[in-house]
Amino acid sequence: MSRRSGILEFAVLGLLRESPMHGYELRKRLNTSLGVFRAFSYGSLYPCLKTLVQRGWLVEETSGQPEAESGTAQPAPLGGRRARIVYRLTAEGKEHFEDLLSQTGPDAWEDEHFGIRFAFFGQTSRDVRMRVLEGRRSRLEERLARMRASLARTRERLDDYTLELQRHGMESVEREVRWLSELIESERSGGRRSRPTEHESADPAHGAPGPSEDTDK
Amino acid sequence: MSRRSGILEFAVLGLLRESPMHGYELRKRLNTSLGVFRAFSYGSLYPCLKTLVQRGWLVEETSGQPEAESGTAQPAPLGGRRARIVYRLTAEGKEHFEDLLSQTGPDAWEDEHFGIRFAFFGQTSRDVRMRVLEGRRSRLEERLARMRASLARTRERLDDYTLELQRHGMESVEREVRWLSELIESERSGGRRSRPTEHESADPAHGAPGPSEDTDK
DNA sequence: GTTAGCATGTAAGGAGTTACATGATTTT
DNA sequence: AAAATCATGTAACTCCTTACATGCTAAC
Repeated sequence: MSRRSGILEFAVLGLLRESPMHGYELRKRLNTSLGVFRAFSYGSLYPCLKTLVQRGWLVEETSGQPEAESGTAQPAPLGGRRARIVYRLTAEGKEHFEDLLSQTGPDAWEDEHFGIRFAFFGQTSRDVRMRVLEGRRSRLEERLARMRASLARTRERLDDYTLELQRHGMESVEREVRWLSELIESERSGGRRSRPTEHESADPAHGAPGPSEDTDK
Repeated sequence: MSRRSGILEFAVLGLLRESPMHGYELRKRLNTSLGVFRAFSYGSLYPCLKTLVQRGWLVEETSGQPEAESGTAQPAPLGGRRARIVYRLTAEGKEHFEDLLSQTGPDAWEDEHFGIRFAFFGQTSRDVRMRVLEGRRSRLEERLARMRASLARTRERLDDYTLELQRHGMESVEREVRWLSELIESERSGGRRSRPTEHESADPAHGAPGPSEDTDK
């Protein structure tokens, strides 16, 4: 029970790996650095932090003030700002996160997970990065094939708007495939390339967040 | 209570408006015509159908065979294929769906709803279409502005991959904005992508899409 | 004669949201 | 002194999925 996949959990561990933080700050980071995609609410964040503590991946540190010289450790931070609970990644937590980072199962390139995986590519080994990028690409290519097939079958019967929606959807996926191909190429040839900086012109652009999910099971 | 948003419900009513269908077929249509986005499972579809029947928006028709001349109506369709339950939209259901179609609240242009709304644009009046398209566009423009602001603030501190992710995300949104602009232009000038025809007096008097929620509060 | 696809469901649960509740601190 | 924003949490609920359970019919 409790497979706890949760992209929130992953993101929290990843952010705390960089530095300890309290909930409120964490939430803001989730919605800027990573949160291009999703905005998480406190209603999910705080409970998540609790369970991570229970599993020993995080520890709470009730810090009244940064430089509290007073002997009394946790209970009464009377004097500083409201007792903020700072969460710090434990050694086990770090280990666990690295396990997660190294996983290359199909989950890693599903719509919901791919973004967050990519966001932590800086912490990910090259071969894992490659597998994830390639996995995602072939995922999207499959999807594209299905879309084309289905479109070919039903084209006549669809009205203009439905057609336009399909067309736009496919274009978005095609774009993302091209983007992935560029990234893969760039990884293959040694990485860290300074991208062809903005010329504001015909840059071979990239994909859209094609609304999610697959057709069939 | 019971805000009953549910994009599934909307999609089911919309598809059944075209013609009656049984669950299995419905599910397939959801995953081809509309389902570029999402694949719904039977586990949500069948219960949804049930509740729609309870509300009087659908009626079940247990049809053993198309031309069952036999007097016994429902109970025993022994002879045809397995008793498929065909769902038909009632007058009330139709009315309800048209109510939904005419709604132009912020929900209509949220990520999850916009796709399905667009898919039924063929059934939607022009002014509603315009409001939804413009609402969506200004939604995305807000988002873009926030992304740019946040990027400007944090650019230095982000690693290459995070940066690339942000860049790609923004580009996708920009693309969708352009797409919407084209559609809006095309709607304004009389529709069906033929010719540019007359534009009416440039009055942007649309029910202004207010600054709506996303990241922070 | 067995696999593949048609067809309908239910129970449990996952992953998150909203609304509520509370209070401190900073800015206006 | 009011408003914004910082900060933490809980309970109820939503919407959907997975896994299970069942059985028929068509094709190989």
